[in-house]
This record gives sequence, C-alpha cells and structure tokens, in this order.
Amino acid sequence: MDSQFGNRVRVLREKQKLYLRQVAPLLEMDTAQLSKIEKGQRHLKKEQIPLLAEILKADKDELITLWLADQVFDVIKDESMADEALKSVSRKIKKKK
Amino acid sequence: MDSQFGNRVRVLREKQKLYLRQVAPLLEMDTAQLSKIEKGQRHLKKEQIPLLAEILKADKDELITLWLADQVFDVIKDESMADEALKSVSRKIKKKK
DNA sequence: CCTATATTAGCCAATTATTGACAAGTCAAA
DNA sequence: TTTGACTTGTCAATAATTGGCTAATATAGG
Repeated sequence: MDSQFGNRVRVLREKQKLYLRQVAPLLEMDTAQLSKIEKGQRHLKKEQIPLLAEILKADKDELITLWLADQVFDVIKDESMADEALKSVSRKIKKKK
Repeated sequence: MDSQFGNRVRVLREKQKLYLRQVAPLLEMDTAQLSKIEKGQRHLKKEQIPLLAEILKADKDELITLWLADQVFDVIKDESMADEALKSVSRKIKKKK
C-alpha cells in the first residue's frame, strides 16, 4: 500500500504549498479520494494525469512513467518469474519500434 | 488481440494432440472460453496455470512468465513511456531481492 | 482543555469490467 | 451434406473499482 506515483504527487503538491482541499476539486474528486491516491490506495485515472501535472507544475511524462510503473508493479509483485516477464516485455516492445 | 501465453498454450496443446473439447472440461470451462484464451481474448485465471501446465506436460514457470508478460504488456502497450516504466520496475524489484 | 484545519479511514451504493454460459457460426475433411 | 473442431457473438451474472459521504485522527494555536 504505497506507490511511487502517489509519493511523488504528495511531494510535488507540498512543494507547491497546496492542500488536498485545493487540488481535489480541480480533479473533480473529494479530498478523501485524493488522499487515498497519494497513499497508493486508489488509482488516479490515466486521463487525469496531464491535468494533475499542470496543477502541480510537474513533468507530465515523469508522472505517466511512475503511474505505469505502479500498474506494472501491481501485476508482478510477489511473482518469482517477475524479472523474466519484464525482460520478455522489454524485448517485445523493442521489436515494435 | 493476441497473446504470448495463448499462442504457447495452443502449440503445447497441439503437440499433445489434445482437442479443446478434451482440455476445457479439465479446467472447468467450455471450449469457447478456452478458445478465446488461446486467442488472447480472455485471460486464464492465474491459479489455473499450474493445472494447465500439468495437463499439457509443460513447464509451469514458462507459462507463468508468459502469462505475466501478457498482463504487463496490456498495461504498457501504446505508451510512449513504456520502456522507462519497465526499467523503473526492474530497478525496484532488484532492490527488494 | 477547546477549536480549527488538514488528512485519513471506513463504509456502502453506484458504476464499470470481467466472466460464464449458451447458441449460432465458419471451415475443412470425408 | 454431414461431422467434428474451433470460433464468434451475446447477455446475464459476478466481481472489481470508484464516488461520495461520515466519522476519526493528528497537529497547531489560543
């Protein structure tokens, strides 16, 4: 229960001296939800990342990367074949390019 | 709509000269479902992989790896930050070991 | 101690996604 | 043109996720 994305968002938000109460409505959610997102208990919708990046004056691609990493991690954590699987996917996407 | 796992299962099943009709009931599903799984249109439940490996006299870890790779691929396909995200996850799981 | 503000936890209904089951379809071989 | 293997489509049932609310906790200042 802890996410790279959420941790980063919290840091960025605090750097901007913004409260949950200020940011949440901009994302059309309540503070409880945003709190959970920062704590990794809920996922932000992918489509909302660009808006959040803008609000936090952060790099969109960085946030997308962390968001994806969390999703991937959810799949392979606790799996003994995790590393093999990641390698397999890396190979596959490299071929596509 | 095409999966490494499904493709491999089909190859293994044919190598064993088994029909969908023979394998499906062992997994408690109908042939239509298994067909879709082999074509990557549905996912097999993770818990069923060991049984399937046994049925097909295949290596369980190989099937798990392919199954995980498909799940991961679903997350990062079409994402420009895919490669970065995979690297980030690799780093993270390496630290845990 | 009291009050105010920020954050978090818990709950449950509503929404969304996935699955199971079946019927009808294609295709190839005989 | 019948049979067997596989595929496709549909849809209700089930499961997972989310939204929204309320109450709890934590911290700081009077």
